[in-house]
Amino acid sequence: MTSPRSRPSDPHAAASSDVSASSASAPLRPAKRMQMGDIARLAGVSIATVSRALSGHPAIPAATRDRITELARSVNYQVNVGAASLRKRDVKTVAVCILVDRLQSISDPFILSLLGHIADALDQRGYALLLTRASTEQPDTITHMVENGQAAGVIVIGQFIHPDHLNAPMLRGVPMMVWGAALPSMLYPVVGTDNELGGYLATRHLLEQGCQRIAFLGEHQHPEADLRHAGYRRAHAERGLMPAPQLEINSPFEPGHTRQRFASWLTQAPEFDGLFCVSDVMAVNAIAVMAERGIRVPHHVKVVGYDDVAMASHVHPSITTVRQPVDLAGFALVEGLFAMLQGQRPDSTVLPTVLMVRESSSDSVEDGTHAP
Amino acid sequence: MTSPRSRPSDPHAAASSDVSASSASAPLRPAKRMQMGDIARLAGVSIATVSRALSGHPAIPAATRDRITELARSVNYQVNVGAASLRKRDVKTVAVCILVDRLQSISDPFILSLLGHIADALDQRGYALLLTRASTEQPDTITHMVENGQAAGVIVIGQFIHPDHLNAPMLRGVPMMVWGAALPSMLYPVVGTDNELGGYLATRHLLEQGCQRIAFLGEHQHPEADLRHAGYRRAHAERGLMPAPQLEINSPFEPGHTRQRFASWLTQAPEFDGLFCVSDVMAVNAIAVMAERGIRVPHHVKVVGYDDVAMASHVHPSITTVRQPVDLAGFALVEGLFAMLQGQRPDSTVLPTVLMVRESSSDSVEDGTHAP
DNA sequence: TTGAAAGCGCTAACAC
DNA sequence: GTGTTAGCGCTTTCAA
Repeated sequence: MTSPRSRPSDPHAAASSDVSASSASAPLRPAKRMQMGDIARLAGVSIATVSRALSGHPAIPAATRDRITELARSVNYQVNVGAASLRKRDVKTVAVCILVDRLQSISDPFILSLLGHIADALDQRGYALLLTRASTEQPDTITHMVENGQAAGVIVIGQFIHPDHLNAPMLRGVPMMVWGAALPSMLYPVVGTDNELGGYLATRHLLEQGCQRIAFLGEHQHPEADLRHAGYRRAHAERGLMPAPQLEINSPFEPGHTRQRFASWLTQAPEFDGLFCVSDVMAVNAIAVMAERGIRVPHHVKVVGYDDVAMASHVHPSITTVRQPVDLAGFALVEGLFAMLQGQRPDSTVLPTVLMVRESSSDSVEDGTHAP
Repeated sequence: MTSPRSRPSDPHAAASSDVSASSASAPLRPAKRMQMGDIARLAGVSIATVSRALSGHPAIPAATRDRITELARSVNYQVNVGAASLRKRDVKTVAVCILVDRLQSISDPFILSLLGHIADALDQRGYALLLTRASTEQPDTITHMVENGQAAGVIVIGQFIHPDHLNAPMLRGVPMMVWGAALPSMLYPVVGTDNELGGYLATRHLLEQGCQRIAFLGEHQHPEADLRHAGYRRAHAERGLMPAPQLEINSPFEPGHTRQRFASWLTQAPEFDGLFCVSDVMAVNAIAVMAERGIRVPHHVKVVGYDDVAMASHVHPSITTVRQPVDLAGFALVEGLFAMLQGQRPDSTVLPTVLMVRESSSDSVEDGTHAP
């Protein structure tokens, strides 16, 4: 290929994405694809024998099996999975569908983390991962991936404001598992943490730290956030308290919105000395907004986040947060889906929730774990 | 977890506490899958006509086309893409392969962001996205996805320490595009930013801010990081300076390592008043480590990161960084891949690089763009 | 304009 | 053990 292109003298003018302009150098060789018949001919056996040898059929003696396997590898032959799936009527692919409510792009690192662990679990089972998105406007993607044969089942990440939207695929017989909060109206199995407990632990911790007026930053309409809010109320109620409505800041998950809402709330905010955010990303944003106004964390306000994404322990001050065990989650989602694929009806799973106490909520505590 | 039959083998079984959903409620119906023959029978036409109608073949009059389309939708029929691909010998799927050098899990938010934009561009083209990973031990994944017919081409994110590993798939005729640095030895087209320029802009900015001793935090073996380091040297050289070797901290991208290396470097560090990190995640970590030791940013040390991930502008202090236009990148990668699929030989693309000046590098500057 | 028929690349009875 | 054969669900000549 040509050597790396010369640098644009002015980087701004260099929106030079004219990729399609192809240099007519070495023609990309068509790469004639091998197929089973070729291997059969080369090995002097029938196609059926090659198929059996390559799939380790017991009837084929080890000697020929090895010979054929070796031959196949030497010519870079790979069985066409599409054709095999068609014939076997069995797709070794799972769709992972990320729900986006307002067509915003995925951005929360928590999602990537969960996705990574799902990928691990799927890999381990020999399944491929088809990544898709769905919005409230196009909720059918989930169903389609299975009905058009691209995937055997679907793992859904995130929930719509109205979780019932997800009942439809389930009713149509789509094998699916959902990450999120378990609500009574759901027909599908979910894997998640105990959000109410998480909210409770976070809030109780703040109360124990001496906070008197704890604000809540999150979106009520969102099922998980709402449960965390319930935990927030319970922790208060347990002490005979009731948080003032003015302390509740209703904000969607997107960072941009969070900053704006929180900043404008601050201008007319009642006094507060604690803040519980329904995600770490929100917490980071809130802390930054406060810092700009001279409000110091944890000195003036103690903060607790949610998720325990990597960032939470990497920023300064490090963020006290409610941990969601993303590794177990990925595993449980995949296990559950395979159970469904075998016709079972897996239960929903509630994963353990732990409060990670860090700097943002206490002036002198080392990073560590605090069990409920 | 009390399911009778389907207890997912939870590695930390004791940890799983509660179960909240139903067990034998909704009967998971087998969901007899429709196929084209069924639609044909229902519509009183042949399979061929259904196929043509559904794919908008011009020979079919609009009336019958609509009738069949409507019928298909009313019974939730979806064309089996696997079978269609097989027949058409044309897979509408692209594999996105994330390279992991040390089998670590993906974690940098930059990756997720890029992935999201690739997904957008692919969606728009009507292609599905197969997510895969490859490590130095298993670099063949890239080739396999195409050779076994699962994907038409591959987009590779990240580069190995030895980018030449990626030449093999290219030589085998695998259509592929790579995100990363363009090096002379590469046979494949890449999309990336001008890393040398980025490093230069970052360092020059620090010098302009009055920094005298600027440390470099990054991994030399990594192609992109190394180019940024070259820019770092050039900015110095331009002023007749040469950074002391002790100011170079060689650290892999993983946050854990970064903290450790940087912290131990700090204990015996020479004086420094500037720090250029090859990623924003590293910058955030470094700032936190310094904060723990009472080193304030930007007061004592001015910091510049790289990537401009969302977090960079959300933390406090917000991070001055070199922006990588992830939206253009996703687009260019996909465009380039499609060019290859059409037998063209796209050039490598260098995307514009801009320095985003924020709080971490100047005591009193508002968030904004600073042209080079 | 529509239908019949021949495969796409592979697997699995069912023979031998 | 191995080969023959009949499809998997669809698209597309080719004929009508």
